Amino acid sequence: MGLEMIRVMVADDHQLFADGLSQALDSLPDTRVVGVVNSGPDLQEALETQPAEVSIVDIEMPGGDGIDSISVLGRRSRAIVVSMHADDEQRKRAAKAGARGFFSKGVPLLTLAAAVRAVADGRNLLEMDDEERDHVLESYREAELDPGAASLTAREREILQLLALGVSATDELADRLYISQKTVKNHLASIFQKLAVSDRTQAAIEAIRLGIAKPG
Amino acid sequence: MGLEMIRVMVADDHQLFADGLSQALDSLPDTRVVGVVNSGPDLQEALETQPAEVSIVDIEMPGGDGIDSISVLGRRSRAIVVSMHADDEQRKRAAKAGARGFFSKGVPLLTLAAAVRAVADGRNLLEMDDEERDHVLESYREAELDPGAASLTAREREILQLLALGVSATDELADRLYISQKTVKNHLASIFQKLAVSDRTQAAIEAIRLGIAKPG
DNA sequence: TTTCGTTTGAGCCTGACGACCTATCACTGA
DNA sequence: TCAGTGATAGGTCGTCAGGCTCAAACGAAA
Repeated sequence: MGLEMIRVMVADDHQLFADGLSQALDSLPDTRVVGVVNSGPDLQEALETQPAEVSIVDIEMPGGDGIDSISVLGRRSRAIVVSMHADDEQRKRAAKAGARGFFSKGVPLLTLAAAVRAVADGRNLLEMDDEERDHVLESYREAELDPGAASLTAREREILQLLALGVSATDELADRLYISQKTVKNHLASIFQKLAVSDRTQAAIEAIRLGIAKPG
Repeated sequence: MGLEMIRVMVADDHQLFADGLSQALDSLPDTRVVGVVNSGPDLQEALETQPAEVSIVDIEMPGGDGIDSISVLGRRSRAIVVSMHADDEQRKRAAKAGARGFFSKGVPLLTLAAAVRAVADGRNLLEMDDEERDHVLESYREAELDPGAASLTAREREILQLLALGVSATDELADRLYISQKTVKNHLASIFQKLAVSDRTQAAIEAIRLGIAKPG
């Protein structure tokens, strides 16, 4: 099932924050946290064995400033710096050290996710003025979908959402949508083809995995 | 589909932290974040319209100390206080204000989840010494499963995991498990009964929802 | 030792599913 | 105005899924 994830490394000494962020990014269809470290030196070491397109680095970490560690990352991984107290001073230092993005921890998750996509795509958010950055982030707000999933029609998505909620029988789907069972089966056949699956069980799983629908 | 979740309210002014924690707790089978607020006064207001068994409150919030807001919660919700810089001073103040738990943000997510379960169950973690608290948290480490899901056998779980990975056809399941197709169908019938579902699509979704298996 | 739950296997039968094809109507963009 | 696409609906056909019942072998627990 094609779909190359953006691999993300998280460096933060607050375990709870790192765990939460990991879980959140993993739940998005196009990002995957491949490692969590608690200090700057650990970040470099982790990246040697586990490559990651983007690293999210807390500026406040014990054992050396987070900024120091990103300046030596080089081409291995592109850094987005997050900070508890975002001020212009820190922002400038982050930019100088080669970071591609800078955010306070007050930023919404989906904005950070957009930044991860933008940075993975080669954009440098720190070289933009506020207006341009907002515009770029807006354009990366929506997750890249599978080539197949992207071509799903509105009705097909609707059926997938019901499927992921457990409405699996043809007659129930027809009742919920006020259409005939024949039409439901036609839509399903189209979905199977687009998602490259062969039955409604696999379709439901794919829908959940791609973030089109949520279980329960 | 039975399974009463522990409803959790998150109060933290750092949006990224709150979003991440919400996503993480929601991904567990027995906890659900029903609301996120960014200040103490908002917490009380939110709890009036949306009840929650447990509230996770950051001690450092603008517009009044987080401690102040939990002292007026009363019976509405039990508070677990989290702090950036956990010291004994804060811990004592939290206990005095009626909090049931106190953690630094350096705590692992699964420990906090265990604390949420313990507190929801009526335990007061702040009235215990370190040894007792560790022991209690250990006992709440594993999520409570559905009465149905709990009675699943090892083989049934194995089939559910394959199902959630997209191995949905009877013959493929039989091949993977080196058993006959008849046996696969027998196991599936047993799973359907225990999970109170009627086909493998619903079973796969339930498995994902209950945390027995992960999609993709 | 005996009983119970787990795992394995089977037969039978009905209804549902999925593959393939055609067709109408509405809307949209060229 | 006309082609293309999406949503609707129908038909047929072969296979598979799910409900029901039964049973043997095994290990663990009582």
